[in-house]
Amino acid sequence: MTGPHDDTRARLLHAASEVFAEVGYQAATIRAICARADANIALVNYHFRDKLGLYTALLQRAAEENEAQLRGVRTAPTPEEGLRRFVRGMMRQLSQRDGPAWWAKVMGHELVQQTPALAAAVEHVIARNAVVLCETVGGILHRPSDDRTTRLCAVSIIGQIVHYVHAGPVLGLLWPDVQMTDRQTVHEVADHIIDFSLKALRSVRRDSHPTPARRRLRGIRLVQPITEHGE
Amino acid sequence: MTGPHDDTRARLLHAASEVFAEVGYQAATIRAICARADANIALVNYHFRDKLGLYTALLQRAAEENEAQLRGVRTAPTPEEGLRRFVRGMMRQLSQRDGPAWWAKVMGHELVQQTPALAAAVEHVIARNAVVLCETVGGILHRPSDDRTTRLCAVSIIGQIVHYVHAGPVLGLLWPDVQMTDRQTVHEVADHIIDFSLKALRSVRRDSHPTPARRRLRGIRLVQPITEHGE
DNA sequence: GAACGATTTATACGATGGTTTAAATTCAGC
DNA sequence: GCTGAATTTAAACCATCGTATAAATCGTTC
Repeated sequence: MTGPHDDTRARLLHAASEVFAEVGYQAATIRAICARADANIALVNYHFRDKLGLYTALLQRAAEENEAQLRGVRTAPTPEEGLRRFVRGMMRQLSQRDGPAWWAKVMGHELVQQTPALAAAVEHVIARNAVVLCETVGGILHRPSDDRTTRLCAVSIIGQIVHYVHAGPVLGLLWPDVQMTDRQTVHEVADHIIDFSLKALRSVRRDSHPTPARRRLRGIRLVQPITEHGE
Repeated sequence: MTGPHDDTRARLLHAASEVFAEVGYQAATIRAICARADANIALVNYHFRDKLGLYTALLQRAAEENEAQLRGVRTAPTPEEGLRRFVRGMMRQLSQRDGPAWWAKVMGHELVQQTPALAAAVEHVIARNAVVLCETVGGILHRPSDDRTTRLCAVSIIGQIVHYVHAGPVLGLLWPDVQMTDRQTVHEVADHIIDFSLKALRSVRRDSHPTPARRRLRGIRLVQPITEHGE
């Protein structure tokens, strides 16, 4: 580390993050990465054992940043604010092409076609996000975080985020006014996902906790987490 | 067509549908397809010009079935029923491993990493689904189908569907009680997506069409869109 | 400036995958 | 049973990709 020619290593990581994000692990070629990094093909072997080493190096770095992101979500004053942070953080990570947090795009590729050896590492990051999101969603729903409905809702939210980013290019072709490369649009989409999901979650909460009190006194703030398995 | 050895062609199509659905276009190898079809490697070249020809043959067949599916959606008595049919139809197609309507899985792969030559054909099918879904969602929201909010909501719905299927294997690992291979679970998930989405859509409609009549009748249902950026 | 380790380069090896070719086989019609 | 077209097979070609190797270059230290 911190050697004189360390920028080669950095250049490789940077180029790799772009290429992996663009085409996924399998389709990414070492030659393409090295070409973009203006580096010799053998340098991947020298700095990182092999293609998998390069990938895991990126994954580890990304996992740390993601963990920082999740800390912000957990320390949010309310679950709803936590959800906002989660969505915005995720979208921000996803929308910057060469940004450090390229992991989510690649994660998408992994979801589609897992590369065996990576499964463990990738799933760890996914699991972390799932746990935190379930806690947040559970907080909004007044349900335990391992509740089935909670989990289904959490996947619905992640699904929106992932798909908006994955389908980004295609969406841009369908509706030229929805270009996911546009920073403004990304914010708009993030706000939409938050709005859409919160509306659904609040409605789910109302349905599963039909406290008569609320029906009668609509001013009351109904936060008691009593009925565990409502419907 | 209808030749004596036509079943070879059929076997190849069947095997290809499975392999493509499992690993996507790029990662699918002709050798793997032929092995599964118990056919010689050169038969792909004989019956379908090349790998792309095999793929497009499948895609065309799938597009027709998808069109039939969409007809059912458009002829639904109400937009909400149309949405139900759309989600259930999509999920049904997606959850059957070797079924004829393998297209959606592959479409997911295409969304993630487009294979250049296919873009046109694939996008046509995607566009068709998008149009019909936007009509349906627009009907629910009382908004035009080319409205920005309508489109965003439509993508939110498709995103849930696609992601539930894509992430299926990973979900099974995270939460063993959510196995997407289980027919029962698929139905449950479909119902959840319908429920989640309808709840959100109804709430969106309320926010954008605050008819005073409803407010008065139901008793000042705290739904006014004031708390947009609440806490 | 000689020496030595770190880094980079050019090149090649082995494996895999898409595609092609020519021979072999099958099958209908006579 | 023979013929000719359709179909299937075995084998090979060519490109690409991951990886490895040995030489060349660079930078630091003495």
